[in-house]
Amino acid sequence: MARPASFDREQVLERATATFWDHGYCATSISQLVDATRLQPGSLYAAFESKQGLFLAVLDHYAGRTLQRLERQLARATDPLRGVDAFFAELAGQGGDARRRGCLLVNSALEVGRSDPAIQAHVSHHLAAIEQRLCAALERAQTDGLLAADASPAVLAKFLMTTIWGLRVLGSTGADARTMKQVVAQALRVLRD
Amino acid sequence: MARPASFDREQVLERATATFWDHGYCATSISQLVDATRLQPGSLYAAFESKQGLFLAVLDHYAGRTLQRLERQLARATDPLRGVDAFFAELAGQGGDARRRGCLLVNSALEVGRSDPAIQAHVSHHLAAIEQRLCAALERAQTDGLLAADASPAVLAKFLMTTIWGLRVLGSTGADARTMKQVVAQALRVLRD
DNA sequence: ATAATTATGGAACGATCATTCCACAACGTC
DNA sequence: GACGTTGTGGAATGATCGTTCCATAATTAT
Repeated sequence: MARPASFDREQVLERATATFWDHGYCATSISQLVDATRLQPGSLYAAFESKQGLFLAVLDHYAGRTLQRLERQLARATDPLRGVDAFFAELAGQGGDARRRGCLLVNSALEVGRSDPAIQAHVSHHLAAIEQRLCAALERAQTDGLLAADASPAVLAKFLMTTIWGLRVLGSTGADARTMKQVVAQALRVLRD
Repeated sequence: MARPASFDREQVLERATATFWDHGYCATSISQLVDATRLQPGSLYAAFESKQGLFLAVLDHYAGRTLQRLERQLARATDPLRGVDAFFAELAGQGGDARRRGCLLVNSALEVGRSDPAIQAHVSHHLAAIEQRLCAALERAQTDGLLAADASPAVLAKFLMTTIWGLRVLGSTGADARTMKQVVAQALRVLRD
């Protein structure tokens, strides 16, 4: 009944993600997004409504992948605690640019979260999903006797989230993988004794 | 020999700090700074050269206060470990806006650190100073037998910095003081056992 | 007092911002 | 093949950005 869109939404989001991730929300201009996505302003606005709309779509896309990574590590591991270990090892071990860009969710929360309620809401929602998944893994570990009976999975999950955020900042200050692994080792001691 | 400046540099920096801290570097416009500092563009540029120059001065001013807070807690405490405790307690305990704004250094590192070398350099320098002070306290604690002999003060200091950063993010996601104290308690266990 | 020097206030600058608009092209339906 | 609909490319919009400039005010040294 009408002309179909000629671009691949997934690919556009991928490229927009990279651009926002590199420069931050404010410092990314529409013309940069036009260059990166190879869509003209008209098409961009038709598909995503506004710069903010595109950014929200980018956040959702990004968060989906992050949660998948966590799920994969938990599914692969022989027990939940080892799964958490593996997730953190991946976080600490990723190289160069991926490390230095930090986490798009965290960056966005700090840059515009407090002044843009919509962005704030999306970020909070996605971070909460990750925390809940961690908490569930810790509860499972406790049931299996891997975690001290008097420990609080909820508090520990919050602590792990805090560590993740700290690691993201650590990474973007230029720390190398070795340093990050040492820090992870310290943090994860809390789960063990 | 000439007309003296009629504004109080300290007060101008204070007001500019609040503005940048509230909105971030990019999202703060010169006209907002003019309103906040009650200085006209001409005077602002005469005194600080550029928006970036003003921001660098703000970073230095801010970092100085943070380091002073740490020094004060360490000086007041009966031993270095209690000093670190007190510093973290202060971090976790601060209320409302102060908590939700996060740390200006961290915010700036994530927002523009990777694309602005000058800002990056200032932030890194200030963060390193805090880390060094923490490390020195931990070394002192180890000498006094308060810290396990096989612990690494340098690694622990890095871990504490990571925790600080994580706490700043935690705070800006809207966590309350009670939650933050629980997280701090988990983190500081690493120093004890 | 007068001259020399510097801060002040505010207008003005070109550049770039996010967004809108429109003529045209491309496709599905009949 | 013609019609109706929707996406596309790109120019144009008004607003706001960081910065500069200049006439005037204010102060000190002579």
